[in-house]
Amino acid sequence: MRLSQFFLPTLKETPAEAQIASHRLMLRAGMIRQQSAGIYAWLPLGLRVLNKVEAIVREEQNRAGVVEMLMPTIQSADLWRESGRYDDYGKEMLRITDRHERDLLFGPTNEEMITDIVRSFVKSYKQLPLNLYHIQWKFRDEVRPRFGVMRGREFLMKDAYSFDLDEASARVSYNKQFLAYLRTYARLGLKAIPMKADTGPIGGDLSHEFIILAETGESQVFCDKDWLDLDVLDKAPKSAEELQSFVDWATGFYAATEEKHDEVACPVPAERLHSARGIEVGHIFYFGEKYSTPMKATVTQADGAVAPLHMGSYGVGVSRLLGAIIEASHDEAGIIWPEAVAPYHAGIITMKAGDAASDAKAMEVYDALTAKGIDVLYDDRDERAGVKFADMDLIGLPWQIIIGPRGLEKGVIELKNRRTGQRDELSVADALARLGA
RNA sequence: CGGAGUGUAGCUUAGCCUGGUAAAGCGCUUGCUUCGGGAGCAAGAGAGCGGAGGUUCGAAUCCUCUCACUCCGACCA
Repeated sequence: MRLSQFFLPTLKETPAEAQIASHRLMLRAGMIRQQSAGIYAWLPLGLRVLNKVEAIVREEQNRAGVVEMLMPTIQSADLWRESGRYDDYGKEMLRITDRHERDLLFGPTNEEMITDIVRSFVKSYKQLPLNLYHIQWKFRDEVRPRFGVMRGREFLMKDAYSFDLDEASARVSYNKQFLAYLRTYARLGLKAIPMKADTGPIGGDLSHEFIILAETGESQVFCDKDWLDLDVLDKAPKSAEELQSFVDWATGFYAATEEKHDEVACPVPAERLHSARGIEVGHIFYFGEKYSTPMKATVTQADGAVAPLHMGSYGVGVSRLLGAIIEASHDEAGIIWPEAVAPYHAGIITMKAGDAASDAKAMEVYDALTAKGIDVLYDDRDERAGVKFADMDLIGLPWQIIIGPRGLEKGVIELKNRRTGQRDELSVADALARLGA
């Protein structure tokens, strides 16, 4: 993409409403624009990242054997009356009335709807287990939206639901998601730590929050330092037994949120205890028959008896993840995208506008990269070098290719790594090779 | 939902206390000079001060109502 033909409204000054780094940087980098409290338009650069994050979440769900579908944003209040949550949910639920005076709502989550769908088609234990997910916009009318996409009212969420015959089987579904979550965050370049979460009235050990560490996190968390060095991407359990031992292993390290942390009872010695701020980016939960019983989602078992389904739900805040990634990866100059989600792999800057040799070389590099399928953003604007550098640092592409008359005289161009700041003078061929072209 | 606060040009803000008919920087337009880390000079365009009502000879400034947004607290992917 040539920047002159793109739409990248970067801001030099920080809009007054932005308090935290990710919000400030997303606004300044021209990724989002607030349209109402907690509601954002996704501008082209932001959408590219959102799509990349979404794609990784989707790939890992698919890898775990979860099947994608898509449910509507608008739901009928009747389903929620069945589960009893229509009255319980409170003002967080955006309630809508249509022209026929029917009560509708903008879905804050989809347990009721998915339960309705499954109960109408699944009648036999032979159809289980069933694992479904969708990635859809949700709306929760938060009293106080803030921090940009980190706590918006409208947000994109991946929510998966598992249906099993019994708790033992549900545990396998749960474990699959547990692994998928760790894989997903690792691929996003995040260190996410599963922490035991409140299981509510169901009890048991099947609920975890996934928390990433970032200075501006909303809550204090504690974990075993050993967690910080783990690599989960090399783990590939094949059987249910291997999967269970993986989960046992992964949950064996100490990790607790502030509310659950007890300095005295903590099994990890102080020198190995890591304390940091955390942001919740996912939550998985087994809730058994909570919805299947009131909504009569039952199957016939092998012995002919009829029993309610055992369910679990698994959420990832996709849009929130963008904020979380930036919180975990930025500096004074701007965003530093992990390569897996960067809106473009590299950016090209020409130092001297109107210099024919530079422009020609830039196009040569641009074409070579594009031909190899590498996304590249070429800043071909008639701007001064400083402006281009500042914008390129701000939007945080992993690599910057700097082309100017001085270098060309020596037959080199510069390759700058956004994260390390390291700059190397290389021949075009070497630079392209470094970028994988 | 309780408490606090802010709405003035595209953005960041000054002006409001002590009413006299809107100011600056950035951005934008044009020209010239520049061009290796957010250029310089010059000339321009652009707001009637969130909205409605009121007080007054006169309101961005005072009063009332209303809307929006932000911050602190309780709550959440």
